[in-house]
Amino acid sequence: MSVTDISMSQTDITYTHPMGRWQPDARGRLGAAAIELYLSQGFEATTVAQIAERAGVTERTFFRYFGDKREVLFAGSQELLDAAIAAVRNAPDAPALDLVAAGVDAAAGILQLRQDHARVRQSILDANPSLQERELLKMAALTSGMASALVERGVDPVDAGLAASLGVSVFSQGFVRWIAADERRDYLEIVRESFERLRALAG
Amino acid sequence: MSVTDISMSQTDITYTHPMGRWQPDARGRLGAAAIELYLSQGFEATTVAQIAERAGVTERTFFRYFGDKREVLFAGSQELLDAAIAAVRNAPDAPALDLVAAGVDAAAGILQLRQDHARVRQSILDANPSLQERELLKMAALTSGMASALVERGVDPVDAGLAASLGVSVFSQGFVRWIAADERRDYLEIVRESFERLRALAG
DNA sequence: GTCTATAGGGCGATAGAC
DNA sequence: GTCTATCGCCCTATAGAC
Repeated sequence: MSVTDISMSQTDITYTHPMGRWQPDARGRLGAAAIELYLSQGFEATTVAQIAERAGVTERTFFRYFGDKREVLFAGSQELLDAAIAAVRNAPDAPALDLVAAGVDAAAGILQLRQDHARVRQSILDANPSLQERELLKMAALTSGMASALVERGVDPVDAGLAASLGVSVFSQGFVRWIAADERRDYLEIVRESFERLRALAG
Repeated sequence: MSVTDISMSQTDITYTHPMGRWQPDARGRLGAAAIELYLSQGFEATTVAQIAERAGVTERTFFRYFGDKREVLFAGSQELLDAAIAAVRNAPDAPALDLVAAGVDAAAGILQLRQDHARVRQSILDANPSLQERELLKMAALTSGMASALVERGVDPVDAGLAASLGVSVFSQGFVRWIAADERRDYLEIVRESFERLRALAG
C-alpha cells in the first residue's frame, strides 16, 4: 500500500542563497535529519525538536517548511504528480486508458531511478498508519490530477475518473511488487503487465 | 472523494445497559454531539472537551470510545466493510470482477438507506483534508479486505488486488455522483452503470 | 481520573541581502 | 528603505502515560 517521493531536498536551487547569517538549504537539512531519525528511532518516537536540533534550526522553522511531521516524507511526491499529469497531457491521441498508462509510465520511470531510497522510505511508511494515510492522500491527488488532464483532452468526466483510478491502482499495486525483495523485473515492466491483466479482468 | 459510515451509534445493542449511575449509550451520545458540533462550528474549531461536555462525559471517556477526534466520524464503516467482504465470500461462483461487484452492491445497498446522513457527513469531510485521509484509509481497508476474500476463493493474488481496487474505485466515484444534489438515480443503479463503463474502458 | 509531552499555530523581533 | 529567512516565546488541544 504505497508509493511516492523521490528527493529529500526540494529547495529552490535557482535561488542563490544569501549565505549570510544562516547555513543554506535549511529545508534539505531538515529532510535529511528527519529521515535519519525516523529510521533509527522510529517515526513516533522522533520529535520535531530533535529533527530541528539536528538540522541546526528551531522547531518553528521546521513547521515553516513542512506543514506537519508527516509531510517531510512527501517532499518529492509533487514532482511525481507533475510528471504524470504532463505525460497524460502530452501523450499522442489514444483511448483514455492508454493516456493514463502514459502518465503511470512516467511516474514509474522516475521512481525507478531510486529503488534503494524507495525501499528505505517504504519501510518507514509500513510501520505507521498515519503515514499511510498521507500516502493515500497523495495518490488521491494523483488520481484527480490525471482525471482532470483527461477531461481537458475531451474525455467524459465519469470515464476520466474511472480510468485515472485504474491507472493509480496499477501504479500502487505494482509498486508493492516492485520493492519486494525477490522481484527482479523493473517497475515499468510490472506496470505494463498489470495493465494487460486489468484488461483481461474486465473483458 | 469519499464514502463510508452509516450509524452514528455503534453501541453493542445486544447488551442491556446497566442503567445505573451513568446515562446509557455514552458512545452514541458522543457521536451525535460530535457531528452536531463539527457541523455548526467546523471540525478544527471543535475541541474534544466540547464534545465530551455536550455528551455529559469527560474527555477521557471520549478517547476510550474513539481512538482520535477523527474516528468518531467512521463509527459505521466497519459494518460496511464486513457486509462487502461477506458478500464477496458468499456470492455464487463467477469471474473475480463479478464477485467484487457483489461486494460493492452490498456496501452501496447499506449506504443507500441513509442518503441524508451520508450528505451531512460528506459535507464535513469535504472541508477537512485530515478527515479525507482517514476516509481513504478505510477505503484501503475495504480494498484489501475484498482482495483477501477473493484470494480465499482461489483468485490469483495480483488479479485479486486489481479487481478489488477497481471495485472500490467504482464505489467511491459512484458515491460522489450519488450524493450530488441533481442526481436522481439510486446508488445501486449508479454503481452498476459504472461497472459497465469500466468494462468498456478496458475493452 | 490526573498529569504531561508534544504538535502545531500566532506574532513580533532580528539580521542580513538587495 | 523593502524583502525574506529565522528566531523566540507565546499559546492551546491532542493523545498517551501513569
